[in-house]
Amino acid sequence: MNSLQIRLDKKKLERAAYVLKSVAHPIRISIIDLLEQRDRLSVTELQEALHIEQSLLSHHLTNMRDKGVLDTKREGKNVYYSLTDTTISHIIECINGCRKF
Amino acid sequence: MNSLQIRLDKKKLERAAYVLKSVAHPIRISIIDLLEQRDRLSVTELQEALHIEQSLLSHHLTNMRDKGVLDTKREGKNVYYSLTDTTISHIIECINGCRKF
DNA sequence: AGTATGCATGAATATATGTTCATGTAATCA
DNA sequence: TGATTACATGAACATATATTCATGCATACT
Repeated sequence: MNSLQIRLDKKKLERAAYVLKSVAHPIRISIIDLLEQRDRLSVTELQEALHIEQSLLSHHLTNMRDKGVLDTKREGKNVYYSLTDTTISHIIECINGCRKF
Repeated sequence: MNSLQIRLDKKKLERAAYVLKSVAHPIRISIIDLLEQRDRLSVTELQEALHIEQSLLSHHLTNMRDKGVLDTKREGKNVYYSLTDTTISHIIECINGCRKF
C-alpha cells in the first residue's frame, strides 16, 4: 500500500486553476471557438460574431491575454487577438467531443 | 469569405463553462489528481491527503458531484467518490503535460 | 488641427464562489 | 440505547468575478 499524495506542486496547481478559470465562461469559450476557425481576429470581428458590448468583450480579452491564453498585436487601428498555444483548443475539443456535454 | 460564427450552441456553451468551473480550483484539481491514482477514495482518505477541513472538502465534493464530475457511493460509514468519466482527467493531463504551465 | 474609428481602462455595482462555524444525520459499535 | 465515526448541510461571512457606464487614448482620415 503505497502512500497517496498530490502529484502537482502548489504553483502548478494554482497556475492550472488560473488558466482554467479563464476558460470557464461561456463568452470566453466562444472566443476560443472563433479563434479556432480563424487564426486571428480583430476586436470588431469578434464583437460582430458575439453580439456583446465592446467594453465587456474588451475586458474578457484583456483577462485572457493577462492569463497567457491570448496573444495580441496592433495593426493600425485594429488589434488582433490569437490563441497563444493549442492546449486551450484541446480542452475545448475535449469537452466538445464528449457526448456528456 | 465564409461567415464567422460560434459553432457551439448556447446550452453546450453553458454546460461546458459549468463543468470547467468545477475544475478550475486548486483543491478540486488536487481531488481529480488523487482520483486518477486510486479509482475511488473515501472522504477521510481525501482529507488526509489534502490536509483541509472536513467541511470544506465536503462542500467541494458535493459541488463536483452536482456538476456531474464525480460519482458517489456509500458503503457503511464511508462515502466513496470516483471520477464519472475520463474527460476531466484528459483536461488535467492536457494542462499538466503542457510545458507552459 | 479637428474628427471619427477601434479599442482599453477604471470605478461602481451586481452576482457568484469560497470558507468557516455550528449543527445535523446515518451507520456502526459498545 | 448511548456514544463514536464519517460525512453533509445551511447560514454567515469573505472574496472573487462579471457587467455596465463613462471616459480615455491611439491611429487614421479630412
